[in-house]
Amino acid sequence: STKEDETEDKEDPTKSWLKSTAQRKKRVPYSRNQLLELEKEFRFNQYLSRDRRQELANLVNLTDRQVKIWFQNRRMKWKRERRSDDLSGDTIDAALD
Amino acid sequence: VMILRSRFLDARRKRRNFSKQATEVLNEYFYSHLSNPYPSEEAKEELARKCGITVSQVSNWFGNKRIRYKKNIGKFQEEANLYAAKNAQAVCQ
DNA sequence: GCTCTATGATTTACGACGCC
DNA sequence: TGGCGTCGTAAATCATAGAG
Repeated sequence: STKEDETEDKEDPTKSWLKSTAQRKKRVPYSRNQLLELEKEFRFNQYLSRDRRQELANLVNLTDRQVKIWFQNRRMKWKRERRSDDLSGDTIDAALD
Repeated sequence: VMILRSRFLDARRKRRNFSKQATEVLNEYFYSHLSNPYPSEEAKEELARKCGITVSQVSNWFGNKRIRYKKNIGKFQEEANLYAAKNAQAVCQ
């Protein structure tokens, strides 16, 4: 997937990637309780309806958008985990203890 | 069993710093692509293979390296010069 | 051993692009 | 066209390996 700069690097002294990117909200870690509720819902379903998302956002005091993005990130994490679990020695390692 | 154990033990139980050689390979790529240090998926796979780590670990390494370099270029100047010189020498060969 | 700091991994927040 | 999907990443933060 070709993203932005397609320029084949050729000693570009400007190093455009160093330029400050548009400001975004500072990352704020979610509380234990927020995470508990979000994870609980995620176990129930990985995808949220609009209404359910609104309810959940209300419950954990996050914005609708934050909940949407949390679920997107959480699904990506789930995929990574399934990927590394697949053919690894997790079970062997655990059994050896 | 002990062989298996040690293999899986350091593979995921405890974080280990990458080997000197692996870090060397990653830094060589980083500083020779300083104008655009974003390896393609194929390049990541190649680096992962050469370093004996996963593609995800290569991605993590570049993510960390880019932001830490950007945050304090001065601190990395010596390292940058070292790899720049090494790269120049390789090119002249 | 016992701090600290450097390093690898994980967590929020988006931009870019896709599909319906 | 809008809205939600994935993918890749920025930046902050976490955890602790290891250098002093």
